[in-house]
Amino acid sequence: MQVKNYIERKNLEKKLHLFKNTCHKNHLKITPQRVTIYKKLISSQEHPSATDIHRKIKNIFPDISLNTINTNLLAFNKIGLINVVEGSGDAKRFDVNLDPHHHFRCLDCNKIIDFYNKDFENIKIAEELIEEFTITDKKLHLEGICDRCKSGYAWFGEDVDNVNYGRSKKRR
Amino acid sequence: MQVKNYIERKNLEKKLHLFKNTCHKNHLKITPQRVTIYKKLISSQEHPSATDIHRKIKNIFPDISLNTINTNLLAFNKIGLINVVEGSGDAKRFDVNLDPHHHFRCLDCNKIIDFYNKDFENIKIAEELIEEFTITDKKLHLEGICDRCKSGYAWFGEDVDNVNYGRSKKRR
DNA sequence: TTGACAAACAGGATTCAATACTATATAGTA
DNA sequence: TACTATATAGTATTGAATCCTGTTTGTCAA
Ligand SMILES: [Mn+2]
Ligand SMILES: [Mn+2]
Ligand SMILES: [Zn+2]
Ligand SMILES: [Zn+2]
Repeated sequence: MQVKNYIERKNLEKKLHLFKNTCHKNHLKITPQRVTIYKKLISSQEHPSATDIHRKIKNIFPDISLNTINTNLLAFNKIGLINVVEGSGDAKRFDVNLDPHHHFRCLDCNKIIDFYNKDFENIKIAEELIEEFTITDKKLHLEGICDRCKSGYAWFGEDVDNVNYGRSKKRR
Repeated sequence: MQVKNYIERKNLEKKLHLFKNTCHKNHLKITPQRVTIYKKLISSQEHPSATDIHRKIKNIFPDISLNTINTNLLAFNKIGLINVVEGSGDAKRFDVNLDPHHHFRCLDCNKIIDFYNKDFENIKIAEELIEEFTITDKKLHLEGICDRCKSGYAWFGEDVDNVNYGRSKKRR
């Protein structure tokens, strides 16, 4: 347990180091807000929207504006620190996981979950498609109901901190 | 050519028949607006947004409201006549093609193009995923640059009728 | 064919995400 | 420490989507 925590701490440090380096290279200043936004991205598995992050981060910076979140997320995306993932007409969702991977989206709670699939790399894409288009990304996309929603164990009940009080679909 | 037109006309009639049948079963009245919206969906390969359809259909019903389009698209979706596809934080995109298929999205013009891949059906999804989640949909998603954008042959120049004049990303 | 009624329509209001704009604050550095 | 380019907060604007309401229209039964 001690060892695991040590490894995770080292891992976080490594990511933060890379983050600061990349910001520096791209003339982005290291501000407390910026670092906090990135940390929130790292610590979340849920592919949060800008609003999700805004809500979370208000505990730390009560006056931070949604605009700052949006601006920074777009900046991070531009310099390759994060990706935008398909949300389904909802708000944009952001992905700090840069390893090649795929997504499962729960139709009920709208959570997006990473998974990996080695076999997929070998899948044949028709020649005509490859000739016609320049393909820069190739992903598997699953939809359905996640274990939590399946078991009737609702999205609330834990970490109230992450709850979306808005009109839009519930999200964890 | 005569024969081809005949077949296409027959095909359209068949789809419209199914459409009216399904509406009827679901207590949706057959109105000229409703039929026209569905026809526009059938005749478009581009996975249009509600606004796209609204713009097109104004030629026929100058006073039709965007609300009518949205309400009807959601109604069609509810009774299984169309699907909603992932837009990427943009407006929802609608898909009248009910056959199992996959999508390529152009990062430049935002066009979504259907393609088919038989090999994909056999792809192995990890046991643990299947146990954890109820998977209702499994799709391939490609991104990149379409032939038209690749060749520098811009999205405009043809069918001005379909052009998006809005602030959001250009679309064909 | 007509009349009654439930459903659909147009149009306006509201909500929310996203972007634009700007005055003030601050990180980086000389 | 002081200078300057960038970031931030806060406000305004745009657009998608939903809600609401009064009027119109398709459907079905008489
Ligand atoms: Mn991911
Ligand atoms: Mn499609
Ligand atoms: Zn779920
Ligand atoms: Zn294109």
